[in-house]
Amino acid sequence: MPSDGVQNINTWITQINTDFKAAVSVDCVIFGYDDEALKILVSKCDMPPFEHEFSLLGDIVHPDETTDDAAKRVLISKTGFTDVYLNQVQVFSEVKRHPLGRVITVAYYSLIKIDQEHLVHLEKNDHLEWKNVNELSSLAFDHLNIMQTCLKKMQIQIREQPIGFHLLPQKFSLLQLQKLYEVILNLELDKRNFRRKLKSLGILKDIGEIQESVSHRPARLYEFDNSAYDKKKKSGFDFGI
Amino acid sequence: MPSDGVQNINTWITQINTDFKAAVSVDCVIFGYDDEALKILVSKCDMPPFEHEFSLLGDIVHPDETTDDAAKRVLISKTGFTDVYLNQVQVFSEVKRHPLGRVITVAYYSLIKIDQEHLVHLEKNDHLEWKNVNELSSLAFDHLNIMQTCLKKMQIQIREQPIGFHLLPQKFSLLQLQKLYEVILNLELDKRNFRRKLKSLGILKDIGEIQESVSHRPARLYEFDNSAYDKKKKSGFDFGI
DNA sequence: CCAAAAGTGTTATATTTACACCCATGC
DNA sequence: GCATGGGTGTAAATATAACACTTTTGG
Repeated sequence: MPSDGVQNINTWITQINTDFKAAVSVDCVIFGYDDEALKILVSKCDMPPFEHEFSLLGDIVHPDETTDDAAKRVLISKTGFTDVYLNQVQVFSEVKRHPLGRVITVAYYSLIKIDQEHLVHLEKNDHLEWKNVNELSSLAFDHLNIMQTCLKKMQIQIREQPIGFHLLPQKFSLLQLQKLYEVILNLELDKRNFRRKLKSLGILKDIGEIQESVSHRPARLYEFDNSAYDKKKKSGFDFGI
Repeated sequence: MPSDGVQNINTWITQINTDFKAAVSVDCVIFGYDDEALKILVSKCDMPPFEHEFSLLGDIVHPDETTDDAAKRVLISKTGFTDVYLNQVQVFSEVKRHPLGRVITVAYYSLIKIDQEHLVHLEKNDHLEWKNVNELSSLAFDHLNIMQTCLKKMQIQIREQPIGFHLLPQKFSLLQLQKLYEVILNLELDKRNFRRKLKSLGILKDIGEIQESVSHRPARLYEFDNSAYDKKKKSGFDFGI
């Protein structure tokens, strides 16, 4: 049925070019961790009616980039960091979610190492602020909902995949890693079982260094062993925290 | 900085209304199962340059609906079925993925029971066809890529959540269920261990019926016990196939 | 010598795996 | 009576969970 086909194409062309277009944005839930709490990076919102709220970091997707590109761009431009773990979570498309018109947004979460370099960069930008995840009760738009959805997804994924390392310094102790899981998953782990488990996974590299100038027995330092993980991933891998 | 804020808002208004709009579509990977193979429902494509290919079922997202709404609409209008399991997978947004312009698509997968009612409905529509997943080597647009991504996600989720039931008739035997997993995951399962596992999960209801007119000992029939599952879900649930 | 965190093994329990034969039905 | 799938239990191996004390460092 060629006429049917042409009909269909014309409808598509019309819809694609005018009627049914929407703005598409990305919003990033940027997680950081500081040995005490899980935090997210938020920005003072300057858009009515949310002038007194904070919002997630996001932007419109440009005509020449994918949504992944856009999310990376937001991260790099706002945090100055290029080595970030990014994960697409889901689309939020409630018709009236944005006061200025139809904006369909793609939510991402990102894990970054909060270190000195970051802090210098971030402190220059007084619109940005780290907030404890637990103390966040309100955000602009539907961003609280987005944040909660991303948090849940991250909590699930951190049990299945070795992504927690992205929140820690390059070198870390086993107790640091354990504390990270306890804070993020809100549970208590047995020290000996945790260590046995991690060592048996074979994705940690003992770098032969120890902590310096701590007022207790210094801990061994480890790094995440990416190549060992890549090998294991091929034959199936279960983190199982 | 109010001027900064106003600047920002004007930029947004411009971008949302003109410059940076895109068409947003949904594409559904509709899985069905017929005791032999995992299949997906595809449609003859009538859009150049893909006139001789099949494509996934999809449509533009309308101004008054969410992407979930749009996916449901596509499913109901194309398959006639309202009781379908739908799962958002991810966004595909390569700039040149669609020949008619920028179309950002949200991929869903769906699990449906292929039964008599469906078949009658579907046979009326000669644009639609069930294809074995294994025998699909080409689809229009980037739909093969979308299909493969959705298939992988479904294979992961069917191990973690009791969603396989959506592909089977309401009443099914344990061996039917086992075969389903074997076909979808491409592995062999031990009959006794599989049965022990499923029974221990406590999400099957023995409905006290047996198969009729089969030329061997008739099997007991079970249903998925939704209320039992809901209870278990609250206290954490691992399907663990 | 004290405070603080590092590091280390064993036992009990639960889970997973491997494996083979008899049963009920239709033809 | 035979072909077809239905249905069942046990033992070994593995994984998980619970639990307490000694060690090393800085001050």
